[in-house]
Amino acid sequence: MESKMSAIRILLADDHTIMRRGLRLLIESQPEFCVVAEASDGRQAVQQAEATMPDVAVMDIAMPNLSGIEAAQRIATAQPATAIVILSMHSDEGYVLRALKVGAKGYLLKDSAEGDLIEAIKAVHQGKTFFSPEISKMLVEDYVREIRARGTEDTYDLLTSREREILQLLAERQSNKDIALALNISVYTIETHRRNLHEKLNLHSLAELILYAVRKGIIS
Amino acid sequence: MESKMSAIRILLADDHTIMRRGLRLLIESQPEFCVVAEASDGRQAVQQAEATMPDVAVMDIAMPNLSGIEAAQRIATAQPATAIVILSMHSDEGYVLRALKVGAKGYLLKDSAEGDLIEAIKAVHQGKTFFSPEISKMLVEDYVREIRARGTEDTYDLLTSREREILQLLAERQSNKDIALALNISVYTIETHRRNLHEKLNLHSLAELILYAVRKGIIS
DNA sequence: CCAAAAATACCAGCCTGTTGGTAGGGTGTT
DNA sequence: AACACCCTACCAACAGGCTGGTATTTTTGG
Repeated sequence: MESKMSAIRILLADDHTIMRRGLRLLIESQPEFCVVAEASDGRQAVQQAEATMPDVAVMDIAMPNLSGIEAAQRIATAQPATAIVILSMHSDEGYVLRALKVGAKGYLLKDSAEGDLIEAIKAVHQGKTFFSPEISKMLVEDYVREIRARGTEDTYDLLTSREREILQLLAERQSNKDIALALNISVYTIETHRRNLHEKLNLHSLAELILYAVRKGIIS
Repeated sequence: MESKMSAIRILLADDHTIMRRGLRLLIESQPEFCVVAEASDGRQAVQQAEATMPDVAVMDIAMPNLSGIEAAQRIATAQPATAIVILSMHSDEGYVLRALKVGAKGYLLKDSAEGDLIEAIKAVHQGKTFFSPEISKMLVEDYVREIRARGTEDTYDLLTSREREILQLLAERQSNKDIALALNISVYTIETHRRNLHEKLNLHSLAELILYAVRKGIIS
């Protein structure tokens, strides 16, 4: 019998022959990987994907005839079983976003460590996602940015750090119970803090607190 | 000379002794890892972190005395060189968000594959981030959702003029009773309209409605 | 060390919003 | 006539926030 499970079948799409060569060598340095098709533009990529039904498609984002993104979209739609890894020189939000929206499971920068490509292929083949550290960082930062507190003036200065913390959680629409659990303190204590917030800010409902938080840039 | 670079020094914090044991075994199965300290609550974790200056701190989110999050915050502030991996049973957005905000570099669910912890420790030690697949998925979805929400907005068109009127009054912080009086209709009718707003906009609280109104420019 | 501030905790009662139903009357379309 | 949609109206049950108290422990600063 076979000593290993069947190899991961890979489609490689990049308009630069040299790049493709390099990638192929890199990929096939792993015994469990097998490049079953190559394409030098988007349209070919879609055709090859149909013909060979690869497990993973590794594609450049910038290709003639049909862009990598569009090709990715068609492949993702027609063959959901094929996981797509985008290889790109760009770390712009726009590119990443579009790639994710069309269903790419991984996004790698071309200057990644070579090990990352190996990792990425394995990851997406297991249904996970994989991103270059820079991309990952960007995703996280974007996520956090929305909610991060900054503004410090007038009444806000009156608040203790605990109160600010609770204000933020309230603004994130967490209930007293949620907050109590998260901070590992009693619901009653949250009530007290809330009352102090009401008093210090001269606001007397959750709605007002949330609007205050919006104005302060604590949320959205 | 040494055949390997010096080991990664790890602090382990979890209130359950058994869990700690298991984690320690798991971690020390890797020769390049070395657990240099253990803590069974948040305060101890902070102390141990100060005393041992570990490269990586692996900590549970729910601990007595000082929550894992709070402990993480203090450690991240006092020792930026220590990368923090949060271990948690919860995949709630709120928890993840808070962990990221206080500076955690990784977030793992307790039911992760054991390999993930190894990977996570290596990743954060290299300055990368690492998340359980579920968490990663959530971050990505959240990211895509946020951006898409800006591009395509049409839900507002679904509302009838009466519903818009009521939405506005709600956004002005008028109560059901106020509105009923102002429009000379029953409180029950307001309740119905409100429910329809909830359904059509897929929002389910006054707070959400008000935030929606802010985004739409209906108020402030 | 002492006083003030902050954080914690509890209870009871009231008010409001939320959600599950249900339903009649008006209007406009097919 | 049948249908869809909107506006209106009602009830009951439940969840949660808001406010009035009170009180202990921990932290902070002079």
